[in-house]
Amino acid sequence: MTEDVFKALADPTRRRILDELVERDGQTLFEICARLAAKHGLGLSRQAVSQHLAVLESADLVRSRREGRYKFHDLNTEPIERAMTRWRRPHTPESTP
Amino acid sequence: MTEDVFKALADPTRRRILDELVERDGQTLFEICARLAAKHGLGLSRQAVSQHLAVLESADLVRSRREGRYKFHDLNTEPIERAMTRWRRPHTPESTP
DNA sequence: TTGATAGGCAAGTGGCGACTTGCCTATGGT
DNA sequence: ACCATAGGCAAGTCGCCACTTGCCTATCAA
Repeated sequence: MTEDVFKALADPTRRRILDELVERDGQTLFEICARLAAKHGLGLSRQAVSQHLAVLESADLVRSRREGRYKFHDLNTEPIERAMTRWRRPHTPESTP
Repeated sequence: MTEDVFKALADPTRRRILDELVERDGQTLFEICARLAAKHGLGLSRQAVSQHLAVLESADLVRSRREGRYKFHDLNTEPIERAMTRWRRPHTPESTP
């Protein structure tokens, strides 16, 4: 549900992963690990990133497709768009005397 | 920073508080407590809600103004808008063969 | 078949965050 | 002056979450 989206976005490492995927779709687990280490200096274990990806997937922020021994990950921003319209003001005019 | 926004939005109770404030601005701590209990069945202590408001305030999602012994809370959705444009796709065309 | 690569499962640990409890301050009414 | 209301501060508990470690499965190449 939409609740999972907020939980998924709560972690800074997961947000970094989304950053990587928005830049290039279809990355594998190892690719993401390497990029997090190289570009952000994050020395995470492979399992850590794998678990993060699982959280992102269960929130439908990441979709994965398996091909042979590779598993490619794609970003899906649609849940974010939906979740954030929640507090959109009707108009926020200066009509609150 | 924008990091605080995600942390603030991570908790379901805090999101409920924003729900209340988007419906009516300028509520006091006690009002929010009462509404959370009435409309959502949340039996939270006053301190719990106060701490949640502190988190929301430090994320600039809530602004407060003091008047006499009352402290009114106003919603500020602008940080949400800014934080969520982070993963907006350039165009997301169907050009990924 | 062997080895290397890509990934998964499960249990354990440490720290942070949500919530409570008790007490204290300040403003307003009567 | 008194008391009730509105809110703040600080310490303590508890559960969840991020991360690690060790071992296991599957695919491809030689």
